Amino acid sequence: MKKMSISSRFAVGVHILTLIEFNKDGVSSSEYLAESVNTNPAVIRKITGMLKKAGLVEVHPGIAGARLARKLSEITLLDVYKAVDVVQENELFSVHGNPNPKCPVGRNIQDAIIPVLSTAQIALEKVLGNVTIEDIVKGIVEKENISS
Amino acid sequence: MKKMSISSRFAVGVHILTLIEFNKDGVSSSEYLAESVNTNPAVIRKITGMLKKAGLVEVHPGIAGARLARKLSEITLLDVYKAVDVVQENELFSVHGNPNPKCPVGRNIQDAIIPVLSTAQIALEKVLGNVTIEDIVKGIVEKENISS
DNA sequence: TTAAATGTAATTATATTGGTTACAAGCACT
DNA sequence: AGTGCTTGTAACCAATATAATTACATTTAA
Repeated sequence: MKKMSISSRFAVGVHILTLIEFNKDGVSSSEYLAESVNTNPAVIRKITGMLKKAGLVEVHPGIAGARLARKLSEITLLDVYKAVDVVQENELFSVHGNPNPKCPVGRNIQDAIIPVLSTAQIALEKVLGNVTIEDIVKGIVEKENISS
Repeated sequence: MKKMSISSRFAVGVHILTLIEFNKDGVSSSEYLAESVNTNPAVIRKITGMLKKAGLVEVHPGIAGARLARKLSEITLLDVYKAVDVVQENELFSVHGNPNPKCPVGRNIQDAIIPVLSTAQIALEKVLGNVTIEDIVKGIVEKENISS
């Protein structure tokens, strides 16, 4: 059985932003980006639209190319994570909805575990918040240099 | 659009273990547990089977009732999380599979982000590892006392 | 006005979740 | 042994999400 995982929209979002930076002297159209991600331009446009709504990129209808709306060092992976909306606020974990209120465990289990789950989710998000697109770009440059 | 979230199997697993403890002087059959969780006994049996395989509970075919296989304080939420298999090892996040190797970003993006995602996942799991079923039981007892 | 790009909706294939039914196999008790 | 209850599983279903794809309206530059 294959298991749940957080949508690759997130990884694609990071890919898009990173590539825009790499190609900052060129034009990053949805077709161009799609070729690197290896998907359909419409998928790119949908994700780019989310990044735009979050204020991470600038895109304009009719005008080819997306550009970063902030400095590299001011876009964290958490920004991307939230922008592409892979997880609903405070709902990384889902809790069964209708436990039996006649049972002491049933009527309190939600209140007992939700704070823990929330703490775990925050810990995860904190890690993402400490990494920027700049870090990712640097990582890629490094790897390129090593293998050349 | 509704978003992804980690299967409630996890929360149900915690519920089951907690209830077994609450009902330690009684018989925790799948039917009994199902009533508190408010689901089907077969669902309980499936999850209980996973908890059993992970060495967290004792259950025997033909014999009614499940019992904890360890002390309360020695079962962490991380144990449950892993037992019920909601997330594949190191794959809480999914990364798009076929970026273009002709592009510097495409051929390195996976290596660049996977360590970050892994760190984030570990941070999440660490929080779960620091909370035991005993803590959950205490939490419920507290809430019950307050509201009585 | 024309060509090209973005924005967006509709559709599809695939997969997972959670629930449900059904039944084989195991154990206790008479 | 035979009955009754329980666990262990498999098969199936409905609902939902993802990602890809197609199509087209809107917008811009030239």
